Amino acid sequence: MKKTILIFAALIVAILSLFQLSKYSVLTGNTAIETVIAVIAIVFFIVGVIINKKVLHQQKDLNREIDHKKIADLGLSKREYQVLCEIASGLSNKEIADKLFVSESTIKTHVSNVLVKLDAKRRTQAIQIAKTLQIIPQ
Amino acid sequence: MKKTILIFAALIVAILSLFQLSKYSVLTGNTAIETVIAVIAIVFFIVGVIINKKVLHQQKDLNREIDHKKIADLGLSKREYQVLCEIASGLSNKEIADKLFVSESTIKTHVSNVLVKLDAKRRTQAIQIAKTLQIIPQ
DNA sequence: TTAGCACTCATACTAAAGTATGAATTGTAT
DNA sequence: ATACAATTCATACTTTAGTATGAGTGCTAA
Repeated sequence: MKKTILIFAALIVAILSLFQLSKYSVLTGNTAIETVIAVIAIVFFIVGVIINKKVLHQQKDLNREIDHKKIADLGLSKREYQVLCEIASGLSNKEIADKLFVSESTIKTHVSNVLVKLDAKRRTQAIQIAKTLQIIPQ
Repeated sequence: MKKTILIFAALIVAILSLFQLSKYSVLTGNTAIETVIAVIAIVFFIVGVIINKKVLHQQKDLNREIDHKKIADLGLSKREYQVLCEIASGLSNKEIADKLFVSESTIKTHVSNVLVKLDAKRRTQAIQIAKTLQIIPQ
């Protein structure tokens, strides 16, 4: 929030300077008015694009951001959440075990716990529920 | 595509008119240069926002649209695609069978075919691949 | 320090998923 | 008309997933 205010302040100062500069340049006859207008136009075009991108990006992030609070509320441990993510990427229990350097039986324990905590009957349902709860990337 | 070209053409004409108008206004002393610059700035700012929004919106649509051509390319039949979608929603073979009013063995056949056509080893991997190929909703 | 939690692993089991094969039916395009 | 693809179903099988239970280890907060 402070960052936003600072950026806007800097922007306003820059624009005012540009105005003064353009006025001076034109009055002293150093620069053609077309050039000044072109520069102003380009600058404001770019500013428009950037601001718009920032706003849309924030909205996008909100839609895609992982809800860490919900992960905690569900009581998912760090390891269980890791396993959930690997399930969602399509790995088998054995593959997850090899990736995390533990035994398959350990993964089975984690998977069972994840299913209980997400109230899912199957790993595919767990994926669906986790996406709905926005605790894994879409 | 034709629409885009028309819009851009109109935009260029409008901008050129604005330039001429501003030049004329300033030369005849009817308008202060600050006003002209302000108008130019506002117009280009708005144009920047609009163009940016359009581009991002198209990208968004592309990300969410289902690629029906790819479904056909993969050789997925209508029924196989239906089954794939139900898998992605987290249903078991039995549940899919009940939903589509066929036997579980029929669903197993479809699932096997889907796995071969998507080059997946498991249904969870099929979900992941289908999402990557954008043939099922995210 | 000890109670509790997270993590690990094993065994033994049941349930579900997936493969392979063969076959019947139906609509459709040549 | 017939060849073809899609859909359906069954049986028999292997593999993977998931459950239940018990237990050992290490870390941490009361």
